[in-house]
Formats: sequence, C-alpha cells, structure tokens
Amino acid sequence: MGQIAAPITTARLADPMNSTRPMGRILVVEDDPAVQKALRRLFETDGYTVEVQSNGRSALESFQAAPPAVVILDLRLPKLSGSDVCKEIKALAPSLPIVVLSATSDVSDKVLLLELGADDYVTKPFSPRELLARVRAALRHTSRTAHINLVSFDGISVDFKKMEVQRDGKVVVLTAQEFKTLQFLVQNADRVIGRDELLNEVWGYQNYPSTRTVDNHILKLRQKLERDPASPVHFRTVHGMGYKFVR
Amino acid sequence: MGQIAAPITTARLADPMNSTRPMGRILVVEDDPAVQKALRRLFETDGYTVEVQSNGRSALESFQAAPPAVVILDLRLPKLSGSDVCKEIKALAPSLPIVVLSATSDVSDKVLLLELGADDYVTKPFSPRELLARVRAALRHTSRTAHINLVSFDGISVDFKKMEVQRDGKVVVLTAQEFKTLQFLVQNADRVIGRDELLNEVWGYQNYPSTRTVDNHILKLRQKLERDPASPVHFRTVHGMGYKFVR
DNA sequence: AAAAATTTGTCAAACCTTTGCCACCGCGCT
DNA sequence: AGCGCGGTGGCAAAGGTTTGACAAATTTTT
Repeated sequence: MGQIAAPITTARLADPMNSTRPMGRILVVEDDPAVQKALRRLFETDGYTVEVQSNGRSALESFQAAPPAVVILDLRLPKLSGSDVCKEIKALAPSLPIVVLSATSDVSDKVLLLELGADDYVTKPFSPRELLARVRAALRHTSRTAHINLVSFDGISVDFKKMEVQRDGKVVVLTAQEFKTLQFLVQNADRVIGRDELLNEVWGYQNYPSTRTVDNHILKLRQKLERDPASPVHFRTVHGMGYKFVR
Repeated sequence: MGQIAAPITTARLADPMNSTRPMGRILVVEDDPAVQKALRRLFETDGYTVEVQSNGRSALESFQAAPPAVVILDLRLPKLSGSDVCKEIKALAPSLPIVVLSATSDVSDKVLLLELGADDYVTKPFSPRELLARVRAALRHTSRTAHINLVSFDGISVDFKKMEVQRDGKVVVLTAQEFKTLQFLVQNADRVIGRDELLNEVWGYQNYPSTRTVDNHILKLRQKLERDPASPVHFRTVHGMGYKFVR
C-alpha cells in the first residue's frame, strides 16, 4: 500500500472549479486503520466531510442514519462482505455513487462489479490523486441534474457553461467567486438567502470567511451588473436576513 | 510512429443534460450470461434499449435487421470471433461506433483493435461508470463530431483525421498529448474547462498527473499556436476556474 | 423623536492562491 | 548513450479574496 502513504497532494482549495456546491459527506468503509487514516486525511484535505466505518454492518447502519454523497467501499470487510454492502446500498439508493476499492486486480471479474452495481472501481494500490479524481467525477455526474446553461433578464445574460456574463451585449468580467455567488443566487431566485447559507453553499465548508466577505461580493455584483448600483433592483438586501435575487 | 500511437479516441465529457435525450438502442454482443444480465441492467438503468446477442453470427443478423446506435462487443465469442464481427460491422456501417470489451490489456489487442476499426475499448476490470461514459461518448461522437475532421480559425487549421496542425500554411508539430489537449479544447470551444476535467478527459484515470502538467501543455499550445503567446487569444485562462478555448 | 444598537455599504491595504514559466528528472525509443 | 516527450517542483508575478475600519442606513429602545 505504498502509494497511499505517499505525500498527499498539495492542499487543494476546497472547490474543484466547476462546481458551486459545497463538498459532500463521504462514507468510507474500510477495515485497515492505516488506510482509514490515509483516506480520511486525503478527503478532508480536499474539503469533504468524512465518516469512517470499519465493518459492513456498521456501515449500513451509518448509511441509513445519514446517507452520504458518495460511498467508498473496500471489498474485504469483516462482518458483512463488501459485495453485500454494495448491493444493499444500491437497493436503498440506486443513484448514489459507490466507488469500490479492491485489494488486488484478482477480482478481475467484471461480472462481479457489474452485479454489485458499483459505479466505479479502483484497485489497490491506487494513487490518491486518482481516487480523488474518481470521487469528484462521481459527484459531478450525480449532481448535474436540472442544469440550466443560460439565464437572462433585464439586458443581462448569464451563461453558466461559458461562465460568461453580458450586460446589454457587452461582456462583463466576473471573478470566479463572484460568478459562483451569482450562480447560486440566480438558481435560488426570489428566495431570501442568509449570509450563512451563502457561505455554506458558495464558499463551502473548508474556508469559512467572515460574513463581511459576502457583502463585498454582493457589492461587486451590484457594481458590475445593476444599472444603478446605488439602488439595486436585482440584488436586494433583506435587512436582518440576508439577500434575495429577483429578476 | 510517435504521435499516432495515442489511444484511438479521446475520452469526452459526459453530457450534462442527457436526461431528455432519446437514448438509442444498444446491441450487446457477449456470451457470458452473467455479464449479459449485468450489462443489460446497467444500460437499461441509464435509459437505453438493450438487445443482447450471444454469438457472432446472430449478432450480425440482428445488426442487419435493425442497426443499433452503438455496439458493445466482447472479443471472445463463439461461432464467429469478435474481430470478425467488428470488421463486418465496420464494413457495413463505418461510422457506427463500436466499443470493444477486451479480456486483457494486452498490447497486441490494442493494435488489433485499431486495425479492426473499433472506436473504443475497455479492458478487463472496468468500472461500470467508465463503460457508460464511453458509450455516451461514442454516441455523442457520431452525432456531433463524426464528420468534423477539420477546424480552422485565425490562420490555424486542425485536421483531426490526419492529426496535423498548420499555422499560416506551415505545419506545426504537436506531440500526442498536446494534440489530444487541443482536440478536447476545440471540441468544447467556448466552455470553461477545469484542470480536473481536462485531466479526466484527456489524460484519463490511469495516470493522473499534477495539475501543473495541464498548465504546461497549455503553455506549449500557446507557444506553438498563438500569434502572441504572451497574450493568448484562443487559449484563455479563466482564473480560478481553468481554461477556455475560443476561436 | 432622539438616542442607542444593530446591520449593511464601501474602500483600500494585507494576505493568500493561482498561474506562467523554466529547469530538471525519468522513461521509452533509436 | 542520446533524444524527445511527459511530468514535477519551485519561484516570481499576477490576480483575487478577505479583513478591518468607518460611514450610512435601519431598527429598536428610551
């Protein structure tokens, strides 16, 4: 298991670019304490919340108590075999991605994998980067439901795919964070959103700056997008509550 | 040979909004009943219509009776070898994508595949997600990029078929990796693409280098193709997000 | 109705990340 | 051994984000 012990990837920033979601919870089902520790560190460094279970039974219990966003499952498990856990979970939540860790490639039977309903598969020894990449990919796929590419209102158009905003036909340059904020607001139009919620949803659990930061970003959005930033129409503040975006 | 030794296809991004698309029919040619069952379930879950054939002969018959959108082909087959089936199909319908399931990652297989005209292949312990992704990619490939062999802009022309790039009439030599990166970018023009996504789609999972590597390749592309590499026009960086190719 | 308390707007400096670029290492091919 | 390509790590520069202070606005208390 050399590679797992390898130096962890450079502490990446919470958000792997193309998502505005907070990182999710990960359920790691693994009996080897060393691997547990390594995985925990790996994912926590990347901004996920990690829960570890050492055996199949407790994993299923934990799963039912609070379903995570992804499950990482070792096939060799005490109490209840990995395959059974996998099947159980798939029965309960078919769309929840499961990444299987297998000790060797001797499980080389594709049948097994397919039958299990696992979504992805990594053989040990695996590289931290690869596992991370697969988890990210898994998350990306499931959360891509109902994705809008383009919204426009009042001469402003927001293209989520190109990450481009135009006002009256002219491109307005937004920074990454500004864009993410905008995206979240637009996707939650008409709803009052507290600073805390924005912080959670846009900034993620990793870095939790002061609430002033939110104000600043709203400010910038108003300056860049409102016709009269002094009396904002779209980015409204709801005193004592937060902000609300209306078209 | 050098550059063309690269994998037959470049993996592609799964389409974000495939939920409403009319997914096609898939012809699965596979003799192991267990795998048959698993594959059927996998694809039907994803919305495809699946037809299964257990041997080469019946596969060809079925194929002629009603051509599917994609063929998934196991190489080890009774009656008629997978390679023959592949050749036959390619002879009848050159543009129809075929994804081959190969038992081993034997190199000779890959060469063989190229000769056969398969569009993609998946080697033995494969993950369902991966297979699904490849099928989706194959479908998109034919529907979108199949006929586009050549793209040109700003005095630069990219010939995907010949794997050749020219700038102002002069051939520019790109390495395999550079070319693949270029190809992915061009095929996803105008969209912001994160380093992670590039890593996934261009580099693949098996070797997952540092994100720095992506920067380097972009750098090279800029040096080789941009008129003024210092202020790139086509290979734009989107700070905090990734890169975006625009013509 | 004024004062006090709380919340929000605004700005620029401080701080931290990300990117561009380069030199270097290693592996496979001749 | 030499070459070329792909990958790594480091450094400086570029660019963004966060903070903290204070003004302005709003609500709550006297």
